Amino acid sequence: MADRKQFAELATQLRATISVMRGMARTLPGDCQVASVGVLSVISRHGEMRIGRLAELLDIDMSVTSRHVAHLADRGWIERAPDPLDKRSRLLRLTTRGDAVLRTAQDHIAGVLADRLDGWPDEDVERFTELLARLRADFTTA
Amino acid sequence: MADRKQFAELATQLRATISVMRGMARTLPGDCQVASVGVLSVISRHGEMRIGRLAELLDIDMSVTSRHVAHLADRGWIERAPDPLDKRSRLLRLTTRGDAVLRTAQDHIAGVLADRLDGWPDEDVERFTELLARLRADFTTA
DNA sequence: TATTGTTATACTCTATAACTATA
DNA sequence: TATAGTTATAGAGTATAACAATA
Repeated sequence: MADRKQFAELATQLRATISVMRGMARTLPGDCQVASVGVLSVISRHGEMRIGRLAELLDIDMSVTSRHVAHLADRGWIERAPDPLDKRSRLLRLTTRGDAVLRTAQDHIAGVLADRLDGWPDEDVERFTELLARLRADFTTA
Repeated sequence: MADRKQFAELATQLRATISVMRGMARTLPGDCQVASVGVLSVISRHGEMRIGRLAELLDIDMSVTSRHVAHLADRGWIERAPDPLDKRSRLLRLTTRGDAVLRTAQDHIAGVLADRLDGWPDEDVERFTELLARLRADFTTA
């Protein structure tokens, strides 16, 4: 088991990672915000869903999710179909344009990463991705 | 070299990591905010410095740094000594209380990590920390 | 009554621009 | 003139609480 000092160092590096992400976010094209990419990405991955489920997957409050969704719907990037099982809810899905916006944003970010992580062996990128996923999993399940 | 798809997956996991950090931030004790921990941590690591240098190390604008510093000084967590070489600047350093606040926050975060990453082998924690540091380095130098 | 979602309000963190004091 | 720092203002992202509609 790692000791306190190692975890403190890990925490420092995790904090610094937020700066890196913020810097990358600033380079996003058009009026597409990071939060929008997150929403579009989740819907694209998991398919049609309601706001409540989306909020759960994003791990943010439903009130916030509701605002994000309204923002995206205003731009025509997602559509809200009636939920046949519950008139209080609507089912969210990406429009063709929304899908295009998501792809553009993802390509852009992947491009920035590919550029900066130029010297990284394939194996390190995979391992890094896996460790981040494990971190998330260990925080989500508990 | 990793392909686009791998980098897109890495981006997704990095985005999710921010959620994890936000969750951890919510559990911080007292009125100590994450941004405060960042400031205290940098001064503690690098020693006495001016606002400009602090902003550079934190990678945030000096105006924002100035506000954070004022916040910390109000609480008596840092002190601002005159800079003998330049009357426009002051040298920032942690007070005894500031150091205590930092240690408490760091212990808290390290504790949360230790708790959630219970099953992680020592080696994985080290490797993870190193990969995060490398990510930051590769984004900072370019 | 309980649940789904929306809206009003407020807080944290950040950036840009205008300003003051000193170099 | 240029630089260090502060302050005013604005925007993105979030949470809490009060609310409307439906279950």
